[in-house]
Amino acid sequence: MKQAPETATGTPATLWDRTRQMASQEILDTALRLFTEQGYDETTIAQIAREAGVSQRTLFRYFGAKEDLLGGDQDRFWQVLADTVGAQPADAGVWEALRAGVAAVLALHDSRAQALERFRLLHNTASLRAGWLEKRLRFQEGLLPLVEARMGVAAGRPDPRARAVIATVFACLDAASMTWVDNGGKGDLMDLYDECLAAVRG
Amino acid sequence: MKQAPETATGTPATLWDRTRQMASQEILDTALRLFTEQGYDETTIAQIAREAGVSQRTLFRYFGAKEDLLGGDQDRFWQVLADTVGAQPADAGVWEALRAGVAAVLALHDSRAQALERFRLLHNTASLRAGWLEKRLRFQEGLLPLVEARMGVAAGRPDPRARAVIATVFACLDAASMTWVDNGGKGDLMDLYDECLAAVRG
DNA sequence: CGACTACTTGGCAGTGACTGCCAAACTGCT
DNA sequence: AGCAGTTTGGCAGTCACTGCCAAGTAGTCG
Repeated sequence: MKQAPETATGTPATLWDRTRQMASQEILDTALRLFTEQGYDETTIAQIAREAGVSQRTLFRYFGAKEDLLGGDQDRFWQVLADTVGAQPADAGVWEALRAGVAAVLALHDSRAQALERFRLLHNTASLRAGWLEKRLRFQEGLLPLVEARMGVAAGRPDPRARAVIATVFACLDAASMTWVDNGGKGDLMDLYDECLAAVRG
Repeated sequence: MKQAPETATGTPATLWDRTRQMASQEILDTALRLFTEQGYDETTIAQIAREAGVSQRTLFRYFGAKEDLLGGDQDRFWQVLADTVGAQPADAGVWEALRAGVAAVLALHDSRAQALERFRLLHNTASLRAGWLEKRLRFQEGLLPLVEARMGVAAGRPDPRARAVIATVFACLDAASMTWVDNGGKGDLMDLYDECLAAVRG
Protein backbone atom coordinates (compact mmCIF):
# COMPACT_ATOMS: atom_id res chain seq x y z
CA MET A 1 0.00 0.00 0.00
CA LYS A 2 2.17 2.79 -1.29
CA GLN A 3 1.45 6.40 -2.09
CA ALA A 4 -0.56 6.77 -5.25
CA PRO A 5 1.61 8.77 -7.66
CA GLU A 6 -1.28 10.71 -9.11
CA THR A 7 -0.40 12.20 -12.45
CA ALA A 8 -1.46 15.67 -13.44
CA THR A 9 -3.89 14.25 -16.00
CA GLY A 10 -6.00 12.77 -13.20
CA THR A 11 -5.46 9.22 -14.42
CA PRO A 12 -3.25 7.28 -12.04
CA ALA A 13 -0.13 5.83 -13.57
CA THR A 14 -0.23 2.14 -12.81
CA LEU A 15 -2.91 -0.50 -13.19
CA TRP A 16 -2.77 -1.08 -9.47
CA ASP A 17 -3.66 2.46 -8.72
CA ARG A 18 -6.50 2.44 -11.20
CA THR A 19 -7.86 -0.80 -9.78
CA ARG A 20 -7.62 0.52 -6.28
CA GLN A 21 -9.40 3.66 -7.29
CA MET A 22 -12.24 1.75 -8.89
CA ALA A 23 -12.63 -0.72 -6.07
CA SER A 24 -12.63 2.07 -3.56
CA GLN A 25 -15.30 3.96 -5.43
CA GLU A 26 -17.40 0.85 -5.91
CA ILE A 27 -17.33 0.14 -2.19
CA LEU A 28 -18.20 3.72 -1.33
CA ASP A 29 -21.11 3.83 -3.76
CA THR A 30 -22.46 0.48 -2.64
CA ALA A 31 -22.23 1.49 1.00
CA LEU A 32 -24.01 4.80 0.53
CA ARG A 33 -26.73 3.10 -1.48
CA LEU A 34 -27.32 0.39 1.10
CA PHE A 35 -27.17 2.82 4.00
CA THR A 36 -29.78 4.97 2.32
CA GLU A 37 -32.00 2.04 1.38
CA GLN A 38 -32.04 0.14 4.64
CA GLY A 39 -30.26 2.26 7.21
CA TYR A 40 -26.75 2.25 8.59
CA ASP A 41 -27.19 -0.14 11.48
CA GLU A 42 -29.20 -2.57 9.40
CA THR A 43 -26.46 -2.84 6.80
CA THR A 44 -23.68 -5.30 7.57
CA ILE A 45 -20.13 -5.19 6.34
CA ALA A 46 -20.66 -8.65 4.90
CA GLN A 47 -23.47 -7.34 2.72
CA ILE A 48 -21.54 -4.33 1.47
CA ALA A 49 -18.53 -6.47 0.67
CA ARG A 50 -20.65 -9.03 -1.14
CA GLU A 51 -22.47 -6.48 -3.27
CA ALA A 52 -19.31 -4.55 -4.00
CA GLY A 53 -17.58 -7.72 -5.07
CA VAL A 54 -14.71 -7.76 -2.60
CA SER A 55 -13.90 -9.72 0.51
CA GLN A 56 -14.56 -8.31 3.95
CA ARG A 57 -10.86 -8.40 4.59
CA THR A 58 -10.14 -6.22 1.60
CA LEU A 59 -12.90 -3.81 2.49
CA PHE A 60 -11.33 -3.30 5.87
CA ARG A 61 -7.99 -2.70 4.23
CA TYR A 62 -9.44 0.11 2.15
CA PHE A 63 -11.50 1.61 4.94
CA GLY A 64 -10.46 0.96 8.46
CA ALA A 65 -13.94 1.14 9.90
CA LYS A 66 -17.58 0.98 8.93
CA GLU A 67 -18.12 4.65 9.63
CA ASP A 68 -15.43 5.56 7.13
CA LEU A 69 -17.73 4.24 4.44
CA LEU A 70 -19.85 7.30 4.80
CA GLY A 71 -18.41 10.69 4.14
CA GLY A 72 -15.90 9.47 1.63
CA ASP A 73 -12.47 10.83 2.05
CA GLN A 74 -12.78 12.83 5.21
CA ASP A 75 -9.06 13.38 5.42
CA ARG A 76 -9.37 15.42 2.27
CA PHE A 77 -12.03 17.58 3.87
CA TRP A 78 -9.84 18.28 6.82
CA GLN A 79 -6.91 18.96 4.56
CA VAL A 80 -8.86 21.49 2.56
CA LEU A 81 -10.15 23.19 5.66
CA ALA A 82 -6.73 23.47 7.23
CA ASP A 83 -5.15 24.67 3.99
CA THR A 84 -7.81 27.28 3.42
CA VAL A 85 -7.52 28.62 6.92
CA GLY A 86 -3.78 28.74 6.60
CA ALA A 87 -4.01 30.57 3.30
CA GLN A 88 -6.08 33.44 4.66
CA PRO A 89 -4.28 36.78 4.89
CA ALA A 90 -2.52 37.35 8.16
CA ASP A 91 -4.63 40.37 9.02
CA ALA A 92 -7.89 38.45 8.68
CA GLY A 93 -9.48 37.59 12.02
CA VAL A 94 -9.83 34.03 13.29
CA TRP A 95 -13.53 34.00 12.63
CA GLU A 96 -13.17 35.11 9.04
CA ALA A 97 -10.38 32.63 8.42
CA LEU A 98 -12.35 29.73 9.85
CA ARG A 99 -15.45 30.79 7.97
CA ALA A 100 -13.50 30.64 4.74
CA GLY A 101 -12.35 27.14 5.63
CA VAL A 102 -15.86 25.96 6.34
CA ALA A 103 -17.10 27.43 3.08
CA ALA A 104 -14.34 25.69 1.17
CA VAL A 105 -15.26 22.32 2.61
CA LEU A 106 -18.96 22.73 1.98
CA ALA A 107 -18.17 23.59 -1.62
CA LEU A 108 -16.46 20.23 -1.92
CA HIS A 109 -19.59 18.13 -1.99
CA ASP A 110 -20.45 16.44 -5.24
CA SER A 111 -24.05 17.49 -5.28
CA ARG A 112 -26.55 19.11 -3.00
CA ALA A 113 -28.64 15.96 -2.90
CA GLN A 114 -25.73 13.75 -1.94
CA ALA A 115 -24.62 16.19 0.71
CA LEU A 116 -28.11 16.22 2.16
CA GLU A 117 -28.26 12.44 2.21
CA ARG A 118 -24.93 12.25 3.99
CA PHE A 119 -25.91 14.79 6.59
CA ARG A 120 -29.24 13.11 7.10
CA LEU A 121 -27.64 9.75 7.78
CA LEU A 122 -25.06 11.39 9.96
CA HIS A 123 -27.54 13.21 12.14
CA ASN A 124 -30.06 10.39 12.37
CA THR A 125 -27.75 7.50 13.17
CA ALA A 126 -26.37 7.47 16.67
CA SER A 127 -23.53 5.05 16.06
CA LEU A 128 -22.36 6.99 13.03
CA ARG A 129 -22.57 10.33 14.69
CA ALA A 130 -20.44 9.13 17.57
CA GLY A 131 -17.56 8.13 15.36
CA TRP A 132 -17.86 11.25 13.29
CA LEU A 133 -17.72 13.53 16.29
CA GLU A 134 -14.72 11.68 17.59
CA LYS A 135 -12.83 12.05 14.37
CA ARG A 136 -13.71 15.66 14.14
CA LEU A 137 -12.49 16.33 17.63
CA ARG A 138 -9.14 14.90 16.70
CA PHE A 139 -9.01 17.22 13.75
CA GLN A 140 -9.91 20.15 15.93
CA GLU A 141 -6.84 19.41 18.01
CA GLY A 142 -4.77 19.39 14.86
CA LEU A 143 -6.17 22.75 13.88
CA LEU A 144 -5.20 24.18 17.23
CA PRO A 145 -1.70 25.54 16.45
CA LEU A 146 -2.95 27.21 13.30
CA VAL A 147 -5.61 29.09 15.20
CA GLU A 148 -3.41 29.81 18.18
CA ALA A 149 -0.88 31.45 15.94
CA ARG A 150 -3.58 33.64 14.48
CA MET A 151 -4.85 34.61 17.90
CA GLY A 152 -1.42 35.30 19.26
CA VAL A 153 -1.72 33.25 22.42
CA ALA A 154 1.14 33.07 24.86
CA ALA A 155 2.98 29.78 24.67
CA GLY A 156 3.54 29.49 28.39
CA ARG A 157 0.31 29.04 30.26
CA PRO A 158 -2.21 26.76 28.58
CA ASP A 159 -4.90 28.87 27.01
CA PRO A 160 -8.37 27.47 26.35
CA ARG A 161 -9.45 30.25 24.02
CA ALA A 162 -8.28 28.80 20.72
CA ARG A 163 -9.96 25.49 21.52
CA ALA A 164 -13.11 27.34 22.42
CA VAL A 165 -13.17 29.24 19.15
CA ILE A 166 -12.64 26.13 17.05
CA ALA A 167 -15.19 24.14 18.98
CA THR A 168 -17.69 26.95 18.62
CA VAL A 169 -17.25 27.09 14.88
CA PHE A 170 -18.03 23.39 14.62
CA ALA A 171 -20.86 23.72 17.08
CA CYS A 172 -22.43 26.31 14.81
CA LEU A 173 -21.82 24.14 11.80
CA ASP A 174 -23.58 21.31 13.59
CA ALA A 175 -26.52 23.45 14.54
CA ALA A 176 -26.74 24.78 10.98
CA SER A 177 -26.56 21.40 9.29
CA MET A 178 -29.03 19.82 11.66
CA THR A 179 -31.50 22.56 11.01
CA TRP A 180 -30.79 22.27 7.32
CA VAL A 181 -31.56 18.56 7.38
CA ASP A 182 -34.66 19.07 9.50
CA ASN A 183 -35.79 21.51 6.90
CA GLY A 184 -35.29 19.08 4.03
CA GLY A 185 -32.28 20.88 2.60
CA LYS A 186 -34.07 24.10 1.87
CA GLY A 187 -32.04 27.28 1.85
CA ASP A 188 -28.32 27.75 2.01
CA LEU A 189 -26.25 26.01 4.64
CA MET A 190 -23.78 28.86 4.79
CA ASP A 191 -26.55 31.32 5.56
CA LEU A 192 -27.67 29.14 8.43
CA TYR A 193 -24.10 29.00 9.65
CA ASP A 194 -23.86 32.77 9.65
CA GLU A 195 -27.14 32.99 11.49
CA CYS A 196 -25.83 30.63 14.15
CA LEU A 197 -22.63 32.52 14.60
CA ALA A 198 -24.52 35.78 14.83
CA ALA A 199 -26.73 34.33 17.54
CA VAL A 200 -23.70 33.24 19.49
CA ARG A 201 -21.49 36.26 19.06
CA GLY A 202 -24.23 38.81 19.48
CA MET B 1 -36.31 -4.38 36.92
CA LYS B 2 -38.77 -2.02 38.48
CA GLN B 3 -38.45 1.50 39.75
CA ALA B 4 -36.52 1.60 42.98
CA PRO B 5 -38.95 2.97 45.57
CA GLU B 6 -36.33 5.00 47.34
CA THR B 7 -37.43 5.96 50.81
CA ALA B 8 -36.81 9.38 52.24
CA THR B 9 -34.26 7.92 54.64
CA GLY B 10 -31.98 7.09 51.73
CA THR B 11 -32.05 3.38 52.46
CA PRO B 12 -34.00 1.48 49.83
CA ALA B 13 -36.96 -0.46 51.13
CA THR B 14 -36.38 -4.03 50.00
CA LEU B 15 -33.38 -6.31 50.17
CA TRP B 16 -33.42 -6.50 46.41
CA ASP B 17 -32.97 -2.80 46.06
CA ARG B 18 -30.14 -2.77 48.55
CA THR B 19 -28.42 -5.64 46.78
CA ARG B 20 -28.82 -3.93 43.47
CA GLN B 21 -27.37 -0.75 44.87
CA MET B 22 -24.33 -2.52 46.24
CA ALA B 23 -23.70 -4.58 43.13
CA SER B 24 -24.03 -1.51 40.99
CA GLN B 25 -21.54 0.41 43.09
CA GLU B 26 -19.12 -2.50 43.17
CA ILE B 27 -19.17 -2.72 39.40
CA LEU B 28 -18.69 1.03 38.99
CA ASP B 29 -15.76 1.13 41.42
CA THR B 30 -14.08 -1.89 39.87
CA ALA B 31 -14.46 -0.44 36.41
CA LEU B 32 -13.04 2.96 37.29
CA ARG B 33 -10.13 1.32 39.07
CA LEU B 34 -9.28 -0.96 36.16
CA PHE B 35 -9.72 1.79 33.61
CA THR B 36 -7.33 3.96 35.54
CA GLU B 37 -4.81 1.20 36.09
CA GLN B 38 -4.59 -0.25 32.61
CA GLY B 39 -6.64 1.99 30.33
CA TYR B 40 -10.14 1.77 28.96
CA ASP B 41 -9.48 -0.15 25.78
CA GLU B 42 -7.21 -2.60 27.52
CA THR B 43 -9.88 -3.50 30.06
CA THR B 44 -12.39 -6.11 28.98
CA ILE B 45 -15.92 -6.55 30.20
CA ALA B 46 -15.00 -10.08 31.20
CA GLN B 47 -12.32 -8.79 33.53
CA ILE B 48 -14.53 -6.20 35.17
CA ALA B 49 -17.28 -8.74 35.68
CA ARG B 50 -14.88 -11.27 37.14
CA GLU B 51 -13.31 -8.85 39.58
CA ALA B 52 -16.64 -7.37 40.57
CA GLY B 53 -18.03 -10.83 41.20
CA VAL B 54 -20.91 -10.85 38.76
CA SER B 55 -21.52 -12.47 35.41
CA GLN B 56 -21.08 -10.56 32.19
CA ARG B 57 -24.74 -10.96 31.54
CA THR B 58 -25.64 -9.28 34.79
CA LEU B 59 -23.18 -6.50 34.22
CA PHE B 60 -24.86 -5.70 30.94
CA ARG B 61 -28.20 -5.70 32.65
CA TYR B 62 -27.04 -3.04 35.06
CA PHE B 63 -25.19 -0.95 32.49
CA GLY B 64 -26.21 -1.23 28.91
CA ALA B 65 -22.77 -0.49 27.50
CA LYS B 66 -19.14 -0.38 28.45
CA GLU B 67 -18.98 3.38 28.25
CA ASP B 68 -21.74 3.67 30.82
CA LEU B 69 -19.28 2.25 33.34
CA LEU B 70 -17.50 5.57 33.37
CA GLY B 71 -19.24 8.71 34.42
CA GLY B 72 -21.63 6.98 36.76
CA ASP B 73 -25.19 8.13 36.47
CA GLN B 74 -25.07 10.53 33.59
CA ASP B 75 -28.81 10.77 33.43
CA ARG B 76 -28.68 12.42 36.79
CA PHE B 77 -26.23 15.01 35.46
CA TRP B 78 -28.50 15.88 32.61
CA GLN B 79 -31.46 16.00 34.91
CA VAL B 80 -29.74 18.44 37.21
CA LEU B 81 -28.62 20.61 34.34
CA ALA B 82 -32.06 20.77 32.80
CA ASP B 83 -33.73 21.41 36.13
CA THR B 84 -31.31 24.17 37.03
CA VAL B 85 -31.75 25.91 33.72
CA GLY B 86 -35.50 25.64 34.02
CA ALA B 87 -35.39 27.07 37.53
CA GLN B 88 -33.61 30.26 36.53
CA PRO B 89 -35.70 33.43 36.67
CA ALA B 90 -37.53 34.26 33.48
CA ASP B 91 -35.68 37.52 33.01
CA ALA B 92 -32.26 35.87 33.13
CA GLY B 93 -30.63 35.58 29.73
CA VAL B 94 -29.96 32.24 28.03
CA TRP B 95 -26.27 32.47 28.71
CA GLU B 96 -26.70 33.09 32.41
CA ALA B 97 -29.27 30.33 32.71
CA LEU B 98 -27.05 27.79 30.96
CA ARG B 99 -24.05 28.90 32.96
CA ALA B 100 -25.97 28.20 36.15
CA GLY B 101 -26.81 24.73 34.85
CA VAL B 102 -23.21 23.97 34.02
CA ALA B 103 -22.07 25.15 37.43
CA ALA B 104 -24.66 22.95 39.12
CA VAL B 105 -23.46 19.86 37.28
CA LEU B 106 -19.81 20.52 37.97
CA ALA B 107 -20.64 20.88 41.66
CA LEU B 108 -22.04 17.35 41.56
CA HIS B 109 -18.73 15.53 41.39
CA ASP B 110 -17.70 13.54 44.42
CA SER B 111 -14.19 14.89 44.60
CA ARG B 112 -11.88 17.01 42.54
CA ALA B 113 -9.50 14.10 42.07
CA GLN B 114 -12.20 11.74 40.84
CA ALA B 115 -13.55 14.38 38.50
CA LEU B 116 -10.09 14.92 37.08
CA GLU B 117 -9.59 11.21 36.57
CA ARG B 118 -12.92 10.90 34.78
CA PHE B 119 -12.19 13.83 32.52
CA ARG B 120 -8.74 12.55 31.80
CA LEU B 121 -10.01 9.15 30.73
CA LEU B 122 -12.75 10.80 28.75
CA HIS B 123 -10.47 13.10 26.81
CA ASN B 124 -7.70 10.60 26.24
CA THR B 125 -9.73 7.61 25.09
CA ALA B 126 -11.13 7.89 21.61
CA SER B 127 -13.73 5.16 21.92
CA LEU B 128 -15.05 6.59 25.15
CA ARG B 129 -15.16 10.12 23.92
CA ALA B 130 -17.19 9.07 20.91
CA GLY B 131 -19.94 7.53 22.99
CA TRP B 132 -19.94 10.40 25.41
CA LEU B 133 -20.30 13.01 22.71
CA GLU B 134 -23.14 11.07 21.19
CA LYS B 135 -25.02 10.87 24.43
CA ARG B 136 -24.47 14.52 25.05
CA LEU B 137 -25.75 15.48 21.66
CA ARG B 138 -28.95 13.64 22.39
CA PHE B 139 -29.27 15.57 25.60
CA GLN B 140 -28.66 18.81 23.77
CA GLU B 141 -31.67 18.08 21.62
CA GLY B 142 -33.71 17.48 24.74
CA LEU B 143 -32.61 20.82 26.11
CA LEU B 144 -33.71 22.56 22.94
CA PRO B 145 -37.32 23.48 23.85
CA LEU B 146 -36.20 24.85 27.18
CA VAL B 147 -33.74 27.20 25.53
CA GLU B 148 -36.00 28.08 22.65
CA ALA B 149 -38.66 29.21 25.07
CA ARG B 150 -36.16 31.43 26.79
CA MET B 151 -35.00 32.92 23.51
CA GLY B 152 -38.49 33.46 22.20
CA VAL B 153 -38.02 31.85 18.81
CA ALA B 154 -40.86 31.76 16.35
CA ALA B 155 -42.42 28.31 16.11
CA GLY B 156 -42.96 28.45 12.37
CA ARG B 157 -39.68 28.47 10.51
CA PRO B 158 -36.98 26.24 11.94
CA ASP B 159 -34.49 28.36 13.78
CA PRO B 160 -30.90 27.20 14.29
CA ARG B 161 -30.06 29.76 16.94
CA ALA B 162 -31.09 27.83 20.05
CA ARG B 163 -29.13 24.80 18.86
CA ALA B 164 -26.16 27.02 18.21
CA VAL B 165 -26.24 28.51 21.68
CA ILE B 166 -26.49 25.14 23.40
CA ALA B 167 -23.78 23.62 21.25
CA THR B 168 -21.54 26.59 21.95
CA VAL B 169 -21.97 26.23 25.68
CA PHE B 170 -20.87 22.62 25.51
CA ALA B 171 -18.09 23.49 23.12
CA CYS B 172 -16.73 25.91 25.68
CA LEU B 173 -17.14 23.36 28.42
CA ASP B 174 -15.15 20.93 26.31
CA ALA B 175 -12.40 23.41 25.65
CA ALA B 176 -12.28 24.32 29.31
CA SER B 177 -12.17 20.77 30.62
CA MET B 178 -9.57 19.70 28.07
CA THR B 179 -7.34 22.56 29.07
CA TRP B 180 -8.02 21.77 32.69
CA VAL B 181 -6.91 18.18 32.21
CA ASP B 182 -3.89 19.21 30.17
CA ASN B 183 -2.96 21.43 33.05
CA GLY B 184 -3.22 18.62 35.60
CA GLY B 185 -6.37 19.94 37.23
CA LYS B 186 -4.89 23.20 38.33
CA GLY B 187 -7.17 26.18 38.71
CA ASP B 188 -10.92 26.34 38.60
CA LEU B 189 -12.84 24.75 35.78
CA MET B 190 -15.56 27.34 35.94
CA ASP B 191 -13.02 30.12 35.48
CA LEU B 192 -11.74 28.42 32.37
CA TYR B 193 -15.29 28.11 31.13
CA ASP B 194 -15.85 31.80 31.59
CA GLU B 195 -12.63 32.54 29.79
CA CYS B 196 -13.73 30.41 26.87
CA LEU B 197 -17.08 32.03 26.63
CA ALA B 198 -15.48 35.47 26.80
CA ALA B 199 -13.16 34.54 23.94
CA VAL B 200 -16.10 33.45 21.85
CA ARG B 201 -18.57 36.20 22.63
CA GLY B 202 -16.08 39.00 22.47
C1' DC C 1 -45.03 -22.51 57.70
C1' DG C 2 -45.67 -23.64 52.87
C1' DA C 3 -46.88 -22.51 48.34
C1' DC C 4 -47.11 -19.28 44.78
C1' DT C 5 -45.59 -15.29 42.32
C1' DA C 6 -42.29 -11.84 40.85
C1' DC C 7 -37.87 -10.70 40.08
C1' DT C 8 -32.98 -11.63 39.33
C1' DT C 9 -29.09 -14.26 37.91
C1' DG C 10 -25.84 -16.99 35.11
C1' DG C 11 -24.65 -19.56 31.25
C1' DC C 12 -24.79 -20.42 26.45
C1' DA C 13 -25.09 -19.65 21.83
C1' DG C 14 -25.13 -16.24 18.33
C1' DT C 15 -24.23 -11.63 15.76
C1' DG C 16 -21.43 -8.11 14.05
C1' DA C 17 -17.26 -5.19 13.75
C1' DC C 18 -12.58 -5.70 13.43
C1' DT C 19 -7.51 -7.85 13.43
C1' DG C 20 -3.49 -11.01 12.60
C1' DC C 21 -1.75 -14.44 9.84
C1' DC C 22 -0.69 -17.03 5.79
C1' DA C 23 -0.97 -18.88 1.25
C1' DA C 24 -2.35 -17.71 -3.45
C1' DA C 25 -2.82 -14.44 -7.19
C1' DC C 26 -1.37 -10.56 -9.44
C1' DT C 27 1.49 -6.45 -11.23
C1' DG C 28 5.68 -4.30 -12.55
C1' DC C 29 10.33 -4.52 -13.88
C1' DT C 30 14.40 -6.74 -15.89
C1' DA D 1 10.15 -15.77 -18.72
C1' DG D 2 11.39 -14.88 -14.01
C1' DC D 3 11.91 -12.49 -9.86
C1' DA D 4 10.33 -9.15 -6.37
C1' DG D 5 6.97 -6.45 -4.33
C1' DT D 6 2.01 -5.82 -3.70
C1' DT D 7 -2.65 -7.12 -3.16
C1' DT D 8 -6.16 -10.38 -2.08
C1' DG D 9 -9.14 -13.77 0.25
C1' DG D 10 -10.06 -16.89 3.78
C1' DC D 11 -9.75 -18.41 8.41
C1' DA D 12 -9.57 -18.22 13.10
C1' DG D 13 -9.87 -15.34 16.94
C1' DT D 14 -11.20 -11.19 20.07
C1' DC D 15 -14.49 -8.23 22.02
C1' DA D 16 -18.89 -5.83 22.89
C1' DC D 17 -23.45 -6.92 23.15
C1' DT D 18 -28.20 -9.61 22.85
C1' DG D 19 -31.88 -13.24 23.22
C1' DC D 20 -33.20 -17.20 25.44
C1' DC D 21 -33.86 -20.41 29.07
C1' DA D 22 -33.28 -22.77 33.42
C1' DA D 23 -32.28 -22.13 38.24
C1' DG D 24 -32.17 -19.42 42.33
C1' DT D 25 -33.91 -15.94 45.58
C1' DA D 26 -37.03 -12.37 47.74
C1' DG D 27 -41.61 -11.01 48.73
C1' DT D 28 -46.44 -12.27 49.55
C1' DC D 29 -50.59 -14.54 50.52
C1' DG D 30 -53.32 -18.24 52.58
